[in-house]
Amino acid sequence: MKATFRDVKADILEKITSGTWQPGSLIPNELDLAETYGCARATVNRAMRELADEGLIERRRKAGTRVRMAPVRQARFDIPIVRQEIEEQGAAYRYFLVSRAIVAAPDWLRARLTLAAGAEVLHLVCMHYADGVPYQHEDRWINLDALPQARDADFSELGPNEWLVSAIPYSDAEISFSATLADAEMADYLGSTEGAALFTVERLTWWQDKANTYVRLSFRHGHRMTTRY
Amino acid sequence: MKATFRDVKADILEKITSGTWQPGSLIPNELDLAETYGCARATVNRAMRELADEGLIERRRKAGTRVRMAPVRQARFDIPIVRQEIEEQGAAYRYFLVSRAIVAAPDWLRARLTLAAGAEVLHLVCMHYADGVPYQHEDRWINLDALPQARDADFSELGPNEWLVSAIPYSDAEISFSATLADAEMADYLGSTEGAALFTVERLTWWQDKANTYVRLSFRHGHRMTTRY
DNA sequence: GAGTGGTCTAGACCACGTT
DNA sequence: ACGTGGTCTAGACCACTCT
Repeated sequence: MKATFRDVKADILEKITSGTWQPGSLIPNELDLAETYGCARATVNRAMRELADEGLIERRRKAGTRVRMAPVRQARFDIPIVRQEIEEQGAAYRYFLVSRAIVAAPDWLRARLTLAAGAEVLHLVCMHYADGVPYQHEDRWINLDALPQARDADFSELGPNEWLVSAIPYSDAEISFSATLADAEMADYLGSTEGAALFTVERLTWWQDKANTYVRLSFRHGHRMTTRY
Repeated sequence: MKATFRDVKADILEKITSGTWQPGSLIPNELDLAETYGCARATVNRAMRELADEGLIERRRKAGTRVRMAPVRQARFDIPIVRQEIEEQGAAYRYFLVSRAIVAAPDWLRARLTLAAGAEVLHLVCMHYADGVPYQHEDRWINLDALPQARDADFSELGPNEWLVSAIPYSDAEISFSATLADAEMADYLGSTEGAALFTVERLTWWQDKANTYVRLSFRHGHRMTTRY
């Protein structure tokens, strides 16, 4: 008989999805619900807090809790390491380092990473294969001021993604998705044709307020990123 | 002196990001941490639970809590209604219904929505503009079996997205992102050139285990979807 | 001022999984 | 068997914000 927070959450969710509680309407307060469900207020609170985190309801002190008018639905994506992504599909992973060079950061990169004039960066180009088929092209720039130890890593065996995860496991990041056209060189890398539409991910990461790497990942033609919410 | 769950969470996070607690290492148990921080066990529990939800630590009964080896980082995206997305950018939103037709569902759609042979669907093609510039092309199919009331809606003023939100505000969805090439027709709609790379979103939604709509959204050339995590 | 959610506490019991 | 996290309780005080 005693309701758990999952029971309460499921019941409230059902009342919302079924339309019993319409968008915009006021939900009974925590104390009333606790009595209704025969549980403690903290139990109702947890259920409601999770629903609020998921964007289904809106809570304000004194004003109470309402079903959101326009539900702010959110989707969550795992940001995988490419090796794991490939191996989870049951395919064999292969990595290849195309080029490695230490250069002065070009202007566009200095602007993105907030680097001083003349700052040196490590520029890496790599390929990732699934069962021998091109899967992802990686164009990475590492800030050597923030990560001097990258100067001594050769990246011929271990990909920069995995190296970075061990060097700085937890960082802030900005990620963006877009569509780009394959130029002749990219088409060659990805076993595609020039002018193919490629799904592209760009990521910029910081650690302790210092930008350390910018990467542009181009997936083979036809790649999809999918999730449920 | 008394620590809140935010204090505890921030301190644990700092120990992880700074490397004091290395990936894979065991974190003290809740009771010990509660004593350390001078708070109740429930307070520590909430802090740790949130960190686990965010993918930074891994918790197992009896085995204890560890810093994740390969942090499963997740990014969250808001799934906006196009009108809001445009208006939040400070641009004027305009909607235009290109076509509306009730047809027998083509095979590929029947497979996706699990429809019976000969099932009727409402096919809508719409455009969304920001400050008069093409922003998004919408190709939508509505299951008339699941949503018979769509038969009587004309969609000339109100976009199907907003209509659906009012008809079935809360549903399950599968969303996927990819890159596609603009054909001549799409290029014309989006004021782009044939062969441009378009960022494309497909979404399939269910309500009470019944698929009700499939939509394919093509954004103007150069569109990006960005988030931080 | 008063009603609501936000959080904390001290204790308890349970579920799980390692040993 | 036993140690860990998972959850619930009853009560308390606080913070916000609406009236």
